Amino acid sequence: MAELSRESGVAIATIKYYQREGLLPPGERTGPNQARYDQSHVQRLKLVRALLEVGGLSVAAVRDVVDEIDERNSTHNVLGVAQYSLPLRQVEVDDEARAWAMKQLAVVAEERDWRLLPGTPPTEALVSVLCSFRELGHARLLTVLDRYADVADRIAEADLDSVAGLDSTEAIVESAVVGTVLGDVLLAALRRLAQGAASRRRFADKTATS
Amino acid sequence: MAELSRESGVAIATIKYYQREGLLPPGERTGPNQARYDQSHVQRLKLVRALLEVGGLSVAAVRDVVDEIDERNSTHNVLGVAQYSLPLRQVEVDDEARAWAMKQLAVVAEERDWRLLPGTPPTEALVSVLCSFRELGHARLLTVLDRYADVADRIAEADLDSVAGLDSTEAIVESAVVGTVLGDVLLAALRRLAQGAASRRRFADKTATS
DNA sequence: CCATCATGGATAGCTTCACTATCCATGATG
DNA sequence: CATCATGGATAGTGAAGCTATCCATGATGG
Repeated sequence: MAELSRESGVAIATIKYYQREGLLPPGERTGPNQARYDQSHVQRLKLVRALLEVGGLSVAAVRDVVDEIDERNSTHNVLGVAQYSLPLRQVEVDDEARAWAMKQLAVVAEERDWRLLPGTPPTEALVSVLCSFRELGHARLLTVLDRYADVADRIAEADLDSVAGLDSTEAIVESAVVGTVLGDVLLAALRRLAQGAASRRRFADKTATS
Repeated sequence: MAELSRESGVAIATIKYYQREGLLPPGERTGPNQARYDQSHVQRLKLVRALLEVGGLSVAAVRDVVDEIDERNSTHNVLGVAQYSLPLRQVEVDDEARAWAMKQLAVVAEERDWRLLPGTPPTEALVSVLCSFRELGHARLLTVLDRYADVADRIAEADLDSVAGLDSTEAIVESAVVGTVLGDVLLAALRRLAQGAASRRRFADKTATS
């Protein structure tokens, strides 16, 4: 275990905590007070740290994700993990606002064959965001919805391409999870850079210090 | 203040807390122990709640953002707020990995005229994500980088279009902030839906329950 | 063979964050 | 004039994510 700690840079007490929380499977027991950890434990620990630190997931969310990875053994619906076990921000809204938001979403979802299921994290997150736009008096931001939906389709294609061709189901699922969680962060950061560049282009702002 | 609380659904104690933390300006004083709050306070409070609950920002990040909104009075570089005062996840990496990541990024940044400044949040977040991909043995996910960069450009154009034409600088800046923060959430949720649809298309999976 | 030391397991403590509750002096209000 | 809400300060709460301590056991070295 000391080695596992050294290899991963995670404190021993923290590793024990992760085991208690079910983020990390127990080592292979070699005696009542001895256990061996192999490369798969190192890999899992790295995954956990990446999801926590880079992906910003909570410990509970990481537990859900790794549980899903472990018990998922059919190839079908690999991205379902990402769909339903990954948390997205949501907030409660009143019925009128909700109905309005669902109507906006139904339009973009229908022409793309998306399944807009009420109660699922992505749908609820979308409702939250749209209602916030409206509530804040920035309904103008809704104009981006259709274009965002277009790029979302392109992103999803890229995501599937990136995991297509992997052999083991486990590898596909893990890759899909990493790609989904860290992909959100990746995209947000790229968007910032692109915004900066676009802003500069558009305003031809010589004085920009950023 | 009771009215402000009722109107916004935020507890009085919480409003006081936000004032202490500088998220909300004090009311216009009408006496030593009386203050008046107007519509701008209601609006600001809604903004704060949206950034906290839907956007997932910390109280400290929201303070930075509203400070930026308030003291920003030139039109130039409005999206700079989003660029530099918004937090993105980052993690420390060793020099070798960092150099490798920067090289990958330099390629995509250069052909798009993006400014890849070391030390800035977007750049550091990108380095973190790329290093995680590599560290986790999912370097294959790097193939998405170029396509993600393309869509980031398109998103940025949509973002600028959505705030173009607003008259007051304050409105532009606030809209840009809201659009950036909630836009991240919006995009992540749309991506999930698109992934589900793409996954279904590609695997023609009749048994999918999701 | 015996002293030492790391290990696994359990439990309690720590720090930060985002609130929440209490107290108090003041002054508005019926 | 009695009451009650307000603004301000301070302390307390609960969750989250570690971190530290303790203990019995058994591996390890001289």
